[in-house]
Amino acid sequence: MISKKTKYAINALVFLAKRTGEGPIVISEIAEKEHIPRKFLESILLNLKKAGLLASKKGKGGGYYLLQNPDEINLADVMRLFDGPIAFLPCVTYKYYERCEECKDEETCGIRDVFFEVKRKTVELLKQASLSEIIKRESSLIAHL
Amino acid sequence: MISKKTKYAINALVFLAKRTGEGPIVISEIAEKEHIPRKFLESILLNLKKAGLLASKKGKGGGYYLLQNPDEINLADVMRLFDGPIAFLPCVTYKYYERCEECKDEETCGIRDVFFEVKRKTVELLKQASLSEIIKRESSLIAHL
DNA sequence: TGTAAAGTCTATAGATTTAGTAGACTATTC
DNA sequence: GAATAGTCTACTAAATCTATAGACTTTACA
Repeated sequence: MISKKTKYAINALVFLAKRTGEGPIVISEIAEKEHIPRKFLESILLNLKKAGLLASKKGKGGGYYLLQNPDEINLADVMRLFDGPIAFLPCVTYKYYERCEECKDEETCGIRDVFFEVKRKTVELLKQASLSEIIKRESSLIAHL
Repeated sequence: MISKKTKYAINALVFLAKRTGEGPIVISEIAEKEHIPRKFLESILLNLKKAGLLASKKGKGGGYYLLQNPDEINLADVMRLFDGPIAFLPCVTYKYYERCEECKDEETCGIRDVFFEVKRKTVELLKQASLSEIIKRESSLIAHL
Protein backbone atom coordinates (compact mmCIF):
# COMPACT_ATOMS: atom_id res chain seq x y z
CA MET A 1 0.00 0.00 0.00
CA ILE A 2 1.17 3.51 -0.71
CA SER A 3 1.04 6.04 2.13
CA LYS A 4 -1.60 8.76 2.34
CA LYS A 5 1.22 11.21 1.78
CA THR A 6 1.96 9.68 -1.61
CA LYS A 7 -1.71 9.45 -2.50
CA TYR A 8 -2.25 13.10 -1.57
CA ALA A 9 0.83 14.07 -3.58
CA ILE A 10 -0.51 12.32 -6.66
CA ASN A 11 -3.95 13.92 -6.21
CA ALA A 12 -2.38 17.36 -5.84
CA LEU A 13 -0.18 16.87 -8.90
CA VAL A 14 -3.06 15.72 -11.09
CA PHE A 15 -5.09 18.67 -9.85
CA LEU A 16 -2.30 21.10 -10.75
CA ALA A 17 -1.78 19.39 -14.10
CA LYS A 18 -5.42 19.93 -15.01
CA ARG A 19 -4.99 23.61 -14.29
CA THR A 20 -1.75 24.20 -16.15
CA GLY A 21 -1.57 27.74 -17.50
CA GLU A 22 -3.75 29.29 -14.82
CA GLY A 23 -0.77 30.55 -12.84
CA PRO A 24 -0.08 29.73 -9.19
CA ILE A 25 -2.80 27.91 -7.23
CA VAL A 26 -2.96 28.49 -3.47
CA ILE A 27 -2.50 25.59 -1.04
CA SER A 28 -5.93 26.15 0.51
CA GLU A 29 -7.68 25.59 -2.78
CA ILE A 30 -5.86 22.33 -3.47
CA ALA A 31 -6.55 21.21 0.11
CA GLU A 32 -10.26 21.96 -0.12
CA LYS A 33 -10.93 20.63 -3.59
CA GLU A 34 -8.91 17.47 -3.06
CA HIS A 35 -9.97 16.94 0.56
CA ILE A 36 -6.46 16.95 1.97
CA PRO A 37 -5.63 18.29 5.46
CA ARG A 38 -4.19 21.73 4.85
CA LYS A 39 -1.09 21.56 7.05
CA PHE A 40 -0.25 18.07 5.86
CA LEU A 41 -0.48 19.19 2.27
CA GLU A 42 1.91 22.06 2.97
CA SER A 43 4.78 19.74 3.75
CA ILE A 44 3.93 17.50 0.81
CA LEU A 45 4.06 20.41 -1.63
CA LEU A 46 7.31 21.56 -0.08
CA ASN A 47 8.80 18.13 -0.76
CA LEU A 48 7.57 18.20 -4.35
CA LYS A 49 9.17 21.59 -4.71
CA LYS A 50 12.51 20.41 -3.31
CA ALA A 51 12.36 17.51 -5.74
CA GLY A 52 11.97 19.95 -8.62
CA LEU A 53 8.47 18.94 -9.69
CA LEU A 54 6.77 22.09 -8.45
CA ALA A 55 7.63 25.75 -8.02
CA SER A 56 5.98 28.31 -5.79
CA LYS A 57 5.39 32.01 -5.46
CA LYS A 58 4.99 33.74 -2.12
CA GLY A 59 2.75 36.64 -1.24
CA LYS A 60 -0.51 37.77 -2.78
CA GLY A 61 -1.25 36.04 -6.06
CA GLY A 62 1.15 33.30 -5.04
CA GLY A 63 0.72 29.54 -4.85
CA TYR A 64 2.08 26.42 -6.49
CA TYR A 65 2.42 25.36 -10.10
CA LEU A 66 4.00 22.54 -12.10
CA LEU A 67 7.60 23.05 -13.07
CA GLN A 68 7.75 20.06 -15.39
CA ASN A 69 5.42 19.00 -18.17
CA PRO A 70 2.53 16.75 -17.13
CA ASP A 71 3.90 14.04 -19.41
CA GLU A 72 7.30 14.13 -17.71
CA ILE A 73 5.99 13.54 -14.19
CA ASN A 74 5.21 9.88 -13.53
CA LEU A 75 3.93 7.81 -10.61
CA ALA A 76 7.15 5.83 -10.19
CA ASP A 77 9.11 8.98 -9.37
CA VAL A 78 6.45 10.37 -7.05
CA MET A 79 6.10 7.10 -5.16
CA ARG A 80 9.85 6.76 -4.75
CA LEU A 81 10.05 10.31 -3.47
CA PHE A 82 7.69 9.72 -0.55
CA ASP A 83 7.61 5.99 0.12
CA GLY A 84 11.10 5.05 -1.00
CA PRO A 85 11.68 1.90 -3.04
CA ILE A 86 8.88 0.39 -5.11
CA ALA A 87 10.29 -3.15 -4.99
CA PHE A 88 9.21 -5.76 -2.46
CA LEU A 89 12.79 -6.60 -1.42
CA PRO A 90 15.76 -4.32 -0.76
CA CYS A 91 18.02 -6.65 -2.76
CA VAL A 92 16.16 -5.93 -6.01
CA THR A 93 16.15 -2.14 -5.70
CA TYR A 94 18.63 0.03 -7.51
CA LYS A 95 18.90 3.14 -5.39
CA TYR A 96 18.11 1.59 -2.01
CA TYR A 97 20.00 -1.66 -2.41
CA GLU A 98 20.62 -3.68 0.71
CA ARG A 99 21.62 -7.30 1.09
CA CYS A 100 19.18 -9.68 2.83
CA GLU A 101 20.80 -10.70 6.11
CA GLU A 102 19.56 -14.27 5.92
CA CYS A 103 20.48 -14.75 2.27
CA LYS A 104 23.15 -17.31 1.43
CA ASP A 105 23.78 -16.50 -2.21
CA GLU A 106 22.07 -13.59 -3.85
CA GLU A 107 23.12 -14.61 -7.34
CA THR A 108 21.22 -17.87 -7.19
CA CYS A 109 18.26 -16.83 -5.02
CA GLY A 110 14.99 -17.94 -6.60
CA ILE A 111 12.93 -15.63 -4.39
CA ARG A 112 14.98 -12.66 -5.48
CA ASP A 113 14.59 -13.73 -9.09
CA VAL A 114 10.80 -13.61 -8.79
CA PHE A 115 10.72 -10.28 -7.01
CA PHE A 116 13.11 -8.79 -9.51
CA GLU A 117 10.71 -9.62 -12.31
CA VAL A 118 7.76 -8.19 -10.35
CA LYS A 119 9.65 -4.99 -9.68
CA ARG A 120 10.69 -4.63 -13.31
CA LYS A 121 7.12 -4.91 -14.55
CA THR A 122 5.75 -2.65 -11.81
CA VAL A 123 8.25 0.13 -12.48
CA GLU A 124 7.58 -0.19 -16.21
CA LEU A 125 3.85 0.36 -15.69
CA LEU A 126 4.33 3.18 -13.18
CA LYS A 127 6.84 4.99 -15.39
CA GLN A 128 4.27 5.00 -18.19
CA ALA A 129 1.72 6.51 -15.83
CA SER A 130 2.44 10.21 -16.29
CA LEU A 131 0.05 12.92 -15.17
CA SER A 132 -1.03 13.34 -18.80
CA GLU A 133 -1.67 9.62 -19.09
CA ILE A 134 -3.78 9.64 -15.92
CA ILE A 135 -5.87 12.54 -17.19
CA LYS A 136 -6.22 10.85 -20.58
CA ARG A 137 -7.49 7.69 -18.90
CA GLU A 138 -10.00 9.69 -16.93
CA SER A 139 -11.45 11.17 -20.11
CA SER A 140 -11.54 7.74 -21.64
CA LEU A 141 -13.36 6.27 -18.62
CA ILE A 142 -15.91 9.08 -18.68
CA ALA A 143 -16.49 8.60 -22.40
CA HIS A 144 -17.24 4.91 -21.90
CA LEU A 145 -19.85 5.37 -19.16
CA MET B 1 8.45 -3.65 0.73
CA ILE B 2 7.33 -6.90 2.29
CA SER B 3 7.75 -7.30 6.05
CA LYS B 4 10.47 -9.46 7.59
CA LYS B 5 7.70 -11.73 8.78
CA THR B 6 6.65 -12.44 5.21
CA LYS B 7 10.24 -12.83 4.06
CA TYR B 8 10.94 -15.29 6.87
CA ALA B 9 7.76 -17.19 6.06
CA ILE B 10 8.80 -17.57 2.43
CA ASN B 11 12.30 -18.68 3.42
CA ALA B 12 10.89 -21.24 5.85
CA LEU B 13 8.44 -22.56 3.27
CA VAL B 14 11.09 -22.95 0.57
CA PHE B 15 13.31 -24.67 3.13
CA LEU B 16 10.55 -27.12 4.01
CA ALA B 17 9.70 -27.65 0.36
CA LYS B 18 13.28 -28.70 -0.38
CA ARG B 19 13.03 -31.28 2.38
CA THR B 20 9.68 -32.76 1.50
CA GLY B 21 9.52 -36.45 2.42
CA GLU B 22 11.97 -36.19 5.32
CA GLY B 23 9.17 -36.01 7.90
CA PRO B 24 8.76 -33.22 10.47
CA ILE B 25 11.56 -30.64 10.78
CA VAL B 26 12.03 -28.93 14.17
CA ILE B 27 11.65 -25.16 14.50
CA SER B 28 15.21 -24.78 15.80
CA GLU B 29 16.68 -26.25 12.66
CA ILE B 30 14.70 -23.97 10.37
CA ALA B 31 15.62 -20.99 12.56
CA GLU B 32 19.34 -21.82 12.50
CA LYS B 33 19.68 -22.76 8.86
CA GLU B 34 17.61 -19.83 7.64
CA HIS B 35 18.93 -17.33 10.19
CA ILE B 36 15.53 -16.44 11.62
CA PRO B 37 15.02 -15.48 15.30
CA ARG B 38 13.66 -18.62 16.94
CA LYS B 39 10.73 -17.14 18.87
CA PHE B 40 9.70 -14.99 15.95
CA LEU B 41 9.69 -17.98 13.66
CA GLU B 42 7.44 -19.88 16.08
CA SER B 43 4.58 -17.47 15.61
CA ILE B 44 5.11 -17.37 11.85
CA LEU B 45 4.89 -21.14 11.56
CA LEU B 46 1.82 -21.13 13.74
CA ASN B 47 0.16 -18.70 11.33
CA LEU B 48 1.11 -20.85 8.37
CA LYS B 49 -0.40 -23.80 10.17
CA LYS B 50 -3.65 -21.97 10.90
CA ALA B 51 -3.79 -21.01 7.23
CA GLY B 52 -3.55 -24.68 6.27
CA LEU B 53 -0.16 -24.55 4.54
CA LEU B 54 1.73 -26.44 7.24
CA ALA B 55 1.04 -29.16 9.78
CA SER B 56 2.96 -29.97 12.93
CA LYS B 57 3.70 -32.82 15.32
CA LYS B 58 4.44 -32.32 19.00
CA GLY B 59 6.88 -34.24 21.20
CA LYS B 60 10.04 -36.10 20.26
CA GLY B 61 10.39 -36.61 16.54
CA GLY B 62 7.99 -33.72 16.02
CA GLY B 63 8.29 -30.56 13.98
CA TYR B 64 6.70 -28.91 10.95
CA TYR B 65 6.05 -30.14 7.42
CA LEU B 66 4.21 -28.96 4.29
CA LEU B 67 0.55 -29.87 4.10
CA GLN B 68 0.11 -28.75 0.51
CA ASN B 69 2.18 -29.56 -2.57
CA PRO B 70 5.07 -27.17 -3.27
CA ASP B 71 3.44 -26.24 -6.55
CA GLU B 72 0.18 -25.28 -4.85
CA ILE B 73 1.76 -22.78 -2.44
CA ASN B 74 2.46 -19.41 -4.08
CA LEU B 75 3.90 -16.08 -3.02
CA ALA B 76 0.66 -14.14 -3.55
CA ASP B 77 -1.13 -16.20 -0.91
CA VAL B 78 1.76 -16.04 1.57
CA MET B 79 2.16 -12.29 1.19
CA ARG B 80 -1.56 -11.68 1.64
CA LEU B 81 -1.55 -13.84 4.74
CA PHE B 82 1.02 -11.71 6.56
CA ASP B 83 1.05 -8.30 4.93
CA GLY B 84 -2.55 -8.09 3.79
CA PRO B 85 -3.37 -6.67 0.36
CA ILE B 86 -0.80 -6.70 -2.42
CA ALA B 87 -2.28 -3.70 -4.24
CA PHE B 88 -1.06 -0.13 -3.78
CA LEU B 89 -4.55 1.25 -3.11
CA PRO B 90 -7.41 -0.15 -1.02
CA CYS B 91 -9.88 0.67 -3.80
CA VAL B 92 -8.29 -1.85 -6.18
CA THR B 93 -8.16 -4.77 -3.75
CA TYR B 94 -10.71 -7.51 -3.76
CA LYS B 95 -10.71 -8.80 -0.20
CA TYR B 96 -9.69 -5.61 1.58
CA TYR B 97 -11.69 -3.14 -0.48
CA GLU B 98 -12.10 0.34 0.94
CA ARG B 99 -13.14 3.54 -0.75
CA CYS B 100 -10.64 6.44 -0.91
CA GLU B 101 -12.02 9.22 1.29
CA GLU B 102 -10.88 11.98 -1.04
CA CYS B 103 -12.10 10.28 -4.19
CA LYS B 104 -14.88 11.96 -6.15
CA ASP B 105 -15.80 9.21 -8.57
CA GLU B 106 -14.18 5.83 -8.35
CA GLU B 107 -15.54 4.68 -11.71
CA THR B 108 -13.70 7.37 -13.61
CA CYS B 109 -10.55 7.69 -11.49
CA GLY B 110 -7.44 7.58 -13.68
CA ILE B 111 -5.16 6.92 -10.73
CA ARG B 112 -7.23 3.92 -9.72
CA ASP B 113 -7.17 2.69 -13.31
CA VAL B 114 -3.36 2.66 -13.32
CA PHE B 115 -3.06 0.97 -9.93
CA PHE B 116 -5.60 -1.63 -10.93
CA GLU B 117 -3.47 -2.64 -13.86
CA VAL B 118 -0.33 -2.74 -11.70
CA LYS B 119 -2.08 -4.94 -9.17
CA ARG B 120 -3.40 -7.29 -11.82
CA LYS B 121 0.04 -7.88 -13.28
CA THR B 122 1.70 -8.18 -9.86
CA VAL B 123 -0.77 -10.77 -8.59
CA GLU B 124 -0.44 -12.68 -11.86
CA LEU B 125 3.33 -12.93 -11.44
CA LEU B 126 3.15 -13.77 -7.73
CA LYS B 127 0.52 -16.46 -8.28
CA GLN B 128 2.85 -18.14 -10.75
CA ALA B 129 5.64 -18.07 -8.18
CA SER B 130 5.01 -21.36 -6.36
CA LEU B 131 7.57 -22.97 -4.09
CA SER B 132 8.37 -25.43 -6.89
CA GLU B 133 8.85 -22.58 -9.33
CA ILE B 134 11.23 -20.80 -6.91
CA ILE B 135 13.29 -23.96 -6.45
CA LYS B 136 13.32 -24.53 -10.20
CA ARG B 137 14.60 -21.02 -10.77
CA GLU B 138 17.33 -21.56 -8.23
CA SER B 139 18.56 -24.65 -10.09
CA SER B 140 18.42 -22.72 -13.30
CA LEU B 141 20.43 -19.83 -11.86
CA ILE B 142 23.07 -22.22 -10.51
CA ALA B 143 23.33 -23.98 -13.87
CA HIS B 144 24.00 -20.70 -15.65
CA LEU B 145 26.84 -19.57 -13.37
C1' DT C 1 5.45 52.11 4.13
C1' DG C 2 2.47 49.05 6.27
C1' DT C 3 -0.77 45.39 6.05
C1' DA C 4 -2.77 41.35 4.28
C1' DA C 5 -1.80 37.26 1.69
C1' DA C 6 0.68 33.24 1.13
C1' DG C 7 4.43 30.10 1.48
C1' DT C 8 8.35 28.19 4.99
C1' DC C 9 10.38 26.17 9.02
C1' DT C 10 10.67 23.79 13.48
C1' DA C 11 8.73 21.12 16.89
C1' DT C 12 5.65 17.96 18.77
C1' DA C 13 2.39 14.15 19.44
C1' DG C 14 -0.94 10.28 19.15
C1' DA C 15 -1.81 5.99 16.74
C1' DT C 16 -0.35 2.09 14.51
C1' DT C 17 2.81 -1.29 12.89
C1' DT C 18 7.02 -3.94 13.08
C1' DA C 19 10.12 -6.99 15.01
C1' DG C 20 11.02 -9.25 18.51
C1' DT C 21 11.36 -11.39 23.76
C1' DA C 22 9.82 -13.93 28.00
C1' DG C 23 7.78 -17.41 30.19
C1' DA C 24 4.32 -20.58 31.42
C1' DC C 25 1.66 -24.41 29.41
C1' DT C 26 0.44 -28.74 26.75
C1' DA C 27 1.11 -32.85 24.18
C1' DT C 28 4.01 -36.79 22.78
C1' DT C 29 7.56 -40.22 22.85
C1' DC C 30 10.34 -43.59 24.97
C1' DG D 1 8.10 -39.55 34.33
C1' DA D 2 11.54 -37.02 32.07
C1' DA D 3 12.92 -35.05 27.94
C1' DT D 4 11.40 -33.15 23.66
C1' DA D 5 8.89 -30.07 20.96
C1' DG D 6 5.05 -27.27 19.72
C1' DT D 7 1.32 -23.60 21.77
C1' DC D 8 -0.44 -19.60 23.96
C1' DT D 9 -0.52 -15.07 26.30
C1' DA D 10 1.54 -10.97 27.33
C1' DC D 11 4.71 -7.47 26.85
C1' DT D 12 7.98 -3.98 24.79
C1' DA D 13 11.26 -1.01 22.12
C1' DA D 14 11.67 1.31 17.99
C1' DA D 15 10.08 3.11 13.84
C1' DT D 16 6.73 5.07 10.83
C1' DC D 17 2.53 7.39 9.68
C1' DT D 18 -0.62 11.09 9.94
C1' DA D 19 -1.18 14.74 11.22
C1' DT D 20 -1.32 19.68 14.24
C1' DA D 21 0.54 24.17 16.21
C1' DG D 22 2.67 28.25 15.86
C1' DA D 23 6.17 31.44 14.78
C1' DC D 24 8.62 33.34 10.70
C1' DT D 25 9.56 35.20 5.96
C1' DT D 26 8.51 37.04 1.58
C1' DT D 27 5.68 39.58 -1.70
C1' DA D 28 1.96 42.46 -3.71
C1' DC D 29 -0.41 46.37 -3.54
C1' DA D 30 -2.86 50.37 -1.72
